Formats: sequence, C-alpha cells, structure tokens
Amino acid sequence: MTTINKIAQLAGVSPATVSKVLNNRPYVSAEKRALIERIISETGYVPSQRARGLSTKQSSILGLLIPYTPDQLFTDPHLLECMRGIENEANSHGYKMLLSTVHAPVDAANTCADLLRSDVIDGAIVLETLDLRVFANSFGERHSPLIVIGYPQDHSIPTVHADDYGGALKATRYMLELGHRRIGIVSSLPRPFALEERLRGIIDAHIACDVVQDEQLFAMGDMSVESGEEAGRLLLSRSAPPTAIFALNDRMAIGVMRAAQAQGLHIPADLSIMGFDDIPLAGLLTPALSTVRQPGRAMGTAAAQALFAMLADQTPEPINVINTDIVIRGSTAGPSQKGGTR
Amino acid sequence: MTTINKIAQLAGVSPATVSKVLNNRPYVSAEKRALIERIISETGYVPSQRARGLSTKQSSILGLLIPYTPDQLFTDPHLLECMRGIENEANSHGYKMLLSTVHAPVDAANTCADLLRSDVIDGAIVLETLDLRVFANSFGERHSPLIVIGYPQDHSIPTVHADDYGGALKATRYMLELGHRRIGIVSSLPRPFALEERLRGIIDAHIACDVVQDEQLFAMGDMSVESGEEAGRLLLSRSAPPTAIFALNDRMAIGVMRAAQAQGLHIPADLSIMGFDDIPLAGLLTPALSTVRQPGRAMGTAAAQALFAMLADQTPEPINVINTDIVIRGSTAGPSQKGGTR
DNA sequence: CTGAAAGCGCTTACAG
DNA sequence: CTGAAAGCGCTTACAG
Repeated sequence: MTTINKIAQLAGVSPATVSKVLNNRPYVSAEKRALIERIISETGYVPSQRARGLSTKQSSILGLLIPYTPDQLFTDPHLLECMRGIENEANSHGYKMLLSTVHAPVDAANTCADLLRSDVIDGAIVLETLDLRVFANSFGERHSPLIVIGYPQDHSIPTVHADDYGGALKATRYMLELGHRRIGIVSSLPRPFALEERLRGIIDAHIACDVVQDEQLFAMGDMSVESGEEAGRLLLSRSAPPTAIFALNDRMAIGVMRAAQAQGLHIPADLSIMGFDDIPLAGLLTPALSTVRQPGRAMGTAAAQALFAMLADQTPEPINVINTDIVIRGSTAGPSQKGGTR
Repeated sequence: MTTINKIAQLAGVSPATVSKVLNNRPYVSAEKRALIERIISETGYVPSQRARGLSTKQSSILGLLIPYTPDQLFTDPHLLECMRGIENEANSHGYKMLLSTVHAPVDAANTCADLLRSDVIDGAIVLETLDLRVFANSFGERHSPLIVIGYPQDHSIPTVHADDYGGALKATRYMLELGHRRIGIVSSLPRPFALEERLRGIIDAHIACDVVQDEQLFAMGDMSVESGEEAGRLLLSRSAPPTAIFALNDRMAIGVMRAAQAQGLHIPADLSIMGFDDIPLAGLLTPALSTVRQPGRAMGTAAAQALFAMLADQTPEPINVINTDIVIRGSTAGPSQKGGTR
C-alpha cells in the first residue's frame, strides 16, 4: 500500500509536509506543494482513513441504526424514504452512511450500543423503536451524538417525528364529515408511539363529532399487506360492517383494499379506505389510495441536519415535529345510500 | 474514552493480555481472563476499530458503490432488492454495509475509486454502470476486492447478472404465441448492457417466430414511471398502434398502463402490457402486472457471497448468471378480435 | 502464562 | 517554510 511515508520519500520531503498538502494547510512552498500533488495523483495515493482517524478522532461516517432485520427495513417504503433523506444530506456533508440492521429484533439494543460506543461512526440516527435505555444505563458514559426518529423516551436526545396525532385527526374528521359513522380501524401491535398518537387522533376526532366508536371495528395487523388483508376480511365479516376503514399505514390499507375487492366490493362506492404514510405506490393503485402524507424524506433530512448540527457543536431543537396532511385520492367517498348493511 | 490501556491498568495486567481476551486467544490464566472480562463489561469498553484495523488491516465493512444519486437509488425497487440481499448476507458475516452514492452521476468513477483505494472498506460491490476502467488505469495498483453486479467489462472482475436475454426472449415469445404481431417496446437510453441483452432477446424472439418488427413501435424512456407514461402515449398514437407493449422495466410498464387507462383502454382486452423486474408492487396493481422476474434479492446475495469468498481468499465464479422467469398475471392476454385498429 | 517493545499510517505541536 | 518526535489505540512476534 502506498503510505504517506512513501510519498514523502518520493518527493524528498518529510511526511509532515505531505500531511500539510493533504489537508490543504498553509506553510508549504508553492513548488513543493505542486510536486507533492503531482506525485499523489500519479501514484493514486489515498490516505488511510483509519490512521487519520486515530489522530483526528473522526471518521466522516454516520450510522443508521435500524433495530429491524434487513427484510423488515427493505419492505417498509416509509423507512426507505427516510433513508433517502438521510443519504442525500450525508452526501452533501461529505459523509457516508453505514447501515446497521440486526439478525433478530431481540439483539438490537446491544448491536446498536456497541456501534455507538465504537469509533467507526461520528454519530448516528436511530429509530425510536430501539430501547434507548441501554444508553442511559452506564452513567456518564460517552457515546456518539445521537438523533432519534420517533418519539422522545429520554428528553436528552433530540428527536424528529411526524405529527401523527394531527394527521390521524384530520383523516378521521374528513371521513366523519363525509358521513361515515362506522369507521373500521386497522392498527398494529406492539405499538410504537407513533401508532398510539394516531389512535389518539382517531379517538379525539370521534369525540369531537360526537360519534361513539364500536369495539368490533378495531382489528390488528403487523403493518404488512398480508396482515391488512386479513384484518380487512375480519372487519368486513362483522354483523355490522364498517362503511370506511382507516388503516394505520398504507401497506395494510392496500391489504384491506385487496380483501374488499376479493369480495366484489367497489371502492369507494361500497367501502372507503384510507391509509397513512403516502408511500410512492399509493397514487398508482386503482383506485388511488387516499392517505395521510407523512413526509419520510423530510424527516430523514431533518434528522440528518440535526445530527450535523450536533457534530458542529450546535444544539438542535430537542423536538422537531414534521407536518402531516391528508391527501384525498380515489379510495374515499361518502357512504353509499344503501345504508350500513349489505 | 476507555482504552485498552485503562482496562489493563484496572486489571493490573498488560495491554497485551487484555488484547488476548478481547480476541479470544489462549494463554491467559482463567482468573485473569475472568477479571478482565468483568472489567470490560462493567466499563462498557468497546475496542477502537480504527486502531485495531491499523494493525489487522481489516474493517469488517463492505462498500456498496452506487454510481447514482440517492434519489435514483431509492426510487429503483429492483436495486433496493439487491441491497436487501446484500445487507442480509453482510449481516450474517458480521459485516456492516457502507453506502456510497454520488451527488451527480458524473463524478461517480472518482468517488468510487477513492473509496476502493482507501482502507475504510474490506471490499465492495459495484454496479456495472460505473465506468470500471478507472481501476484498470493505474497498472498493478492494489485495491479492495470487487464484485460487479451487471455485465463484465473487464474479465478480471467477478460478475453477477440476471439472464436478461433469456427473460426477454421468453416474454416476447409468450406474447407472440398469444397472437400479438405488433409489440411496442419501451426501452431506455443510455443503455446499460442489461438493456441491450433484453433487446437482443426481443429481436431473436421475433426472428424465431418470423415476425417483422416495426420501427414505429420503439419508444425511449428513462426507466421512470413518468417516462413510461409518455412513451405509452406516443406508441398508442401511432397510426398502427401496438396490441401489446413490453416495457423494459416495471416502472415504465406502470407508466404505460396509466397512459392506456387514461385513454379509456381496457387492459388486457384492448392492450396487453408486460414489464421486467417483478418489483414488489407489480402484483398489487389492477390489473396485476405480467412481467419478467429478475430476482434482485438473489442477485444481491450472490454478489455478497462472491465477495466474501474473495475475502476468504477463494476464487468465486467469474460470471454468475441468475435465472429469470416470466410471471403471467392479469395485464396480458391475446389480442382482441377487433383487430389492430381502434 | 505474561509483558515490553515495535509497528500500523496518520496528525500535531514544537523547534528550527 | 520544514522536519523530528511524540502520540492516537490497538496487535503481534518475542523473550522471559
């Protein structure tokens, strides 16, 4: 491997001098600088990041700690959008992104903790889903700057999340105002805080409109299309089925749509369906899916910006709430005149 | 930061001894080993990867070099599937994946070359789209082991790619056998080799079936949904429009579908549509998209396995061709009896 | 079984 | 402007 010493030798100077030109520092004569630069480009020399890091204590690598398996991550379009925002931001700061997923969700906390305490990354963005208490445990222990995407568990860590409550509230009000009185809900367990918030929005909207919710209209999925399909079938089999179904993410909404279409139901004539996220695919379905837009890219960007602020010794806002909006497409309409029974 | 020296001091031993227990090496008395282990876990000490790497010359990081912008990467479901395969494989080898995208496609080659020559990664997987000649340039220059996903430009680098030719051939035969005689093609420029191969398959299928292709039936997109929509409009506006359209990726096929539906055409009654890739979304469309399945995940896995083989000083197969298959769903059928004119 | 010493490839004061 | 020297935190022979 070419080292700084070899370059120094080739140029007939000391490694310290080469180091100066490598780092664009002054106090090198123009001729020597030119000579050294020529030699560097001729040899294709690239300084050892690890040796450099050993002195400078930085790696220009940012960690993305996902307490999920690769399969969970890569099937979640919303997370992927977050990643996109992060990678874009990292790029423009000259940083690379190191991805850390887990084999099994169980060992997530330790995997992440080790990476955070190691020196391979300068800082990290983690998902709230991770149990962050590990980091609080060892008192006073130093670790890389951290930003969490999700809801704050520990107020010492800056957080960015979407306005889940507001989004769900708006969506529910919208369906209620359309005239729906029996709105099925497809939620998920175990709930991250975001889902709790969405549920809270749904409940508050019902209260505000003086509509009583029916327990028979709640179903659970696991965020996947398949689970949504199953939940949809369940809800549609109720003696008094819903006239609208609000799935707490788009993938489950797609599942519900499939369940409804499989039964020959027309959407939105027979059943309105609404999702949450606004994944890229939402607008391409038939009918196009009405949903709550949660701007994943913007969330990723915001998280990365906050991290870079910390790396620059600034203090980012402790909590950054990203706005959500409902986007009405073809899957929602007023309830059919036939009434609630089919 | 806690260092090996501090641990050694706390345990009353030398750093060399601590190093032994860190690396699970013999020749440490049971008591000392136990003591050291206890201290390590109490202090939450994690060895410096960069210091370790400086001696051992390895980082346990694998690079994924994508000569695209983050936006291009994250809107390409097939690439994302490759990534999923790679990350899964990396995970099970105790490796982390470092993602390297570019600002602008222009500076891809240099960005990648620098990373490859640096010591931050042990090896890399790159896309064929990257101009690999950069690496051939500096004669005899050492760089990390490399696997390319795509077609070989330089036979010294192990390569994995799908059977693009065979897939396109099968798909075209299938449409031809259905009775279609005017098959529109939506391709893309600039072409990676994979597209050339698909085109070759299309042409050979026509020849085999003795059907002459009409130049008016070729259109160009840029792999995006939007470009597919535009290409679809163009093809459908021909004086003698196609009865089937084969888009060289699924996203463009979706665009074609939108163009057709916007004109009130029924799929597949009025127009058959076929894509390439079989992205996760393909089966969720209405109608579900017939396509050529190119198993992205398997390709990623194969590439990663080849890389790990190289890291273990084995020699992977120089070219690994992954099988493709047509998957017939709802978007294709025989041409309508109305004939080719509408 | 144990530890002193050299070395990995940089950067950073410091002296000249 | 230039370079010798120490130091970053590990690992690896080697001697004991």
